[in-house]
Amino acid sequence: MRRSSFFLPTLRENPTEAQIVSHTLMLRAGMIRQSSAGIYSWLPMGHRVLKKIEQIVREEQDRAGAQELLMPTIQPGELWRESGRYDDYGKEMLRIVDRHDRELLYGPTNEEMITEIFRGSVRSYKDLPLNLYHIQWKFRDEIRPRFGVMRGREFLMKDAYSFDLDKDGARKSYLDMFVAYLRTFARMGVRAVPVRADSGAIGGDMSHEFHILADTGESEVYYDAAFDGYSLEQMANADLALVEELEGLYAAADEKHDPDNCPVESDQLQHRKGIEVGQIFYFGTYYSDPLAATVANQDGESVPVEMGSYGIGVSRLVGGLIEVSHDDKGIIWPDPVAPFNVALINIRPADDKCAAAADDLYIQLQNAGLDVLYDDREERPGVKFAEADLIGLPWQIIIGPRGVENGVVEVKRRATGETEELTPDAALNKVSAT
RNA sequence: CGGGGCGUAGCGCAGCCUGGUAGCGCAAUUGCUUUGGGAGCAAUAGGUCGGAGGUUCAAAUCCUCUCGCCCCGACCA
Repeated sequence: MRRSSFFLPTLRENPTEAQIVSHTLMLRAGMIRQSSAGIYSWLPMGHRVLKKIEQIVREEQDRAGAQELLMPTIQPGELWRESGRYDDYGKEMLRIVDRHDRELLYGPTNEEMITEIFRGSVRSYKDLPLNLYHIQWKFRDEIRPRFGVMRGREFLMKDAYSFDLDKDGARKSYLDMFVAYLRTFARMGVRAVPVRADSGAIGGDMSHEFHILADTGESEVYYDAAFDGYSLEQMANADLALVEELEGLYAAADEKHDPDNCPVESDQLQHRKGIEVGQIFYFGTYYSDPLAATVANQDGESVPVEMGSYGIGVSRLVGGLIEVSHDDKGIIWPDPVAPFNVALINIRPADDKCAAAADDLYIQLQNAGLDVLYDDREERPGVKFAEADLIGLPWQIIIGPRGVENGVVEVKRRATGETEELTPDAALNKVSAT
């Protein structure tokens, strides 16, 4: 993509409405634009990141055996009356009336809807276990939206729902998702700590939250420092054995933590702020009972299906990743979620030799399968460098008259600032290797 | 929902107290000069001052109402 034709409205100054760094940087890097409180448009740069994150989530859900479908954003109120949540959910649920005076709602979550789909088609234990998920926009009419996409009213969430015959099966489904979550977050290049959590209004008695550790997090988590001994690689290759190991370590959300009754010595206990990016629940027959979602067991008896639900805040993750990966110049995208692999910067487009060298390398990088943002604009070098640092692509390749004379380009790693002069071919190999 | 703050050009702001027909920086456009870390000079364009009502000869400025956004708190992926 040529920068000259890419829709990237960056800002030089900090917008006043943004109070935390991820929000400021997302606005300045031209990723999002606010529509109203807690509701955002995703501009091309932000949309690319959103899609990258979504795809990692999708791959790990598929790998865990969950099947993707897509449920609507608008749901019938009647279904929520059946579960009893239509009145319980309160003002957070956005209610809509259509032209026939039917009650509709913009879905804040999909337990009812998926249960309705399940009960309409599944009759036998032989069709279990089953895990269905979708990645869809949700709406929760938050009292006070804030922190940009981290606490928006409209947000993109992956939600999966498991169906099992019995509690043992449900626990297996739960652990499979646990594994998938460890892998998912690690693949994005961040550490997410799984902590025991309250299952809240949703009910149930087995739940974990996954937190990215960041000082700007809204939650507080406590965990055994032994967690920090696990590498991202280990997490990215997690399996059931690793989950069992981690489950044995103490880790709790604030509301679950009892300082007077904590099994971990105080010098071994970490107390950090976290951004909740995922939560998994087992809630048994909390919905299948009222909604009469039953299957026939081996004895031919109708039994309510055992369920769990598993959420990942996809749009929140975009902000969360920036919170843990930035510096005073801008964003530092982890390689797996970067909107482009490399920024190719021609600092003297008016110079024929520079233009030829840059055009040539642009084509070669693309042929190597890399996503390239090619800054071919007539701008001062400083402007281009500053913008490149702001948008935070993992690599910058700088082409200028000095280098062209010597047949080299400058290759800079955004995260470290490490810079070296390489031939165009060597630069291509270097960047391709990540 | 309670408490506080703010709405003036794309962004950041001044002007408001003490009414007199709107300004600064950045961004944009044009030209010239520049070019290895957010350039210089010159010119141009862009705002019914969030909206409605009121007071007044006259309202961005004073009064009333209203909408929106932000912050703190309680609540939440």
